Amino acid sequence: MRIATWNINSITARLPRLLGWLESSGTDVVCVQETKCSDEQFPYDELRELGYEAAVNADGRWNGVALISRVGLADVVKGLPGGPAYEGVQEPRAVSATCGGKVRLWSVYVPNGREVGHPHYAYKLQWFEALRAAVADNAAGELPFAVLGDYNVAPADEDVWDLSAFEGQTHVTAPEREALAALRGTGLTDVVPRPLKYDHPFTYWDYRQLGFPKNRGMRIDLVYGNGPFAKAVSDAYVDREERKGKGASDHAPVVVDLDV
DNA sequence: ATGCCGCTAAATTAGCGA
Repeated sequence: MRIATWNINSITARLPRLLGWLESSGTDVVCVQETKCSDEQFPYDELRELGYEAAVNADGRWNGVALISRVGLADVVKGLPGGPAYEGVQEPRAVSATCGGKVRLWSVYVPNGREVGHPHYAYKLQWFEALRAAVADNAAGELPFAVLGDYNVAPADEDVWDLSAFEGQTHVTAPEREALAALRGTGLTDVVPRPLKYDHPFTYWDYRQLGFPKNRGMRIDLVYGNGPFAKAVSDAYVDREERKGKGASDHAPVVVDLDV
């Protein structure tokens, strides 16, 4: 089974590339983030024509996540149980399902945090704690299980192109990295993908200032899997080809092959 | 060539992203 996670930065704007990539890559299940659409706007019909169904948690202009599968989706849960609200709103940042009857997957879009000390930063840390609590049982279970998505945290210093550019910024702070460590503490391991070029598997490159051609990237799209999941991984890589050209997202897909 | 920000909703710009 080939699964993937991809922050597509609007499923509406990205639809031609998403459909083409699903066909060319042969992906069975893709976890997407930042759909930036309402449920009514979600392209169910176009995906169905390619044989995919979708579990969607989306409410409009911001955020939005989905699981898109051609091997079946069961026991769908929309949202993060026990998750915090931001300015009174439960934002659509998580959806989970059992895929192909063989693996349970979450697609998550962790809050950005904006600035250290901003209310959004506290919200980000609260969201991580709720995620940790919500996945603990599945992480410790026997069914292959993984949380995939845009974590908005670079786990280690080498996961950003230049640490000095991030001094005092979100995505690299100790509390954010401690939140990742706490999540791993439930029994999850970081499935690090291969880079297809250069020496580090960045997954995001800013649109501005030639970020991609200069390889000024970050590794913030992560696959955290439990033991049975990690044992089933036969390959993992960043499909940087999909970051190229007109109409690309600023994130590339992370692809994981599983023997399940 | 990988190429100098892109997306959305509601404007004729603002909010957001990391």
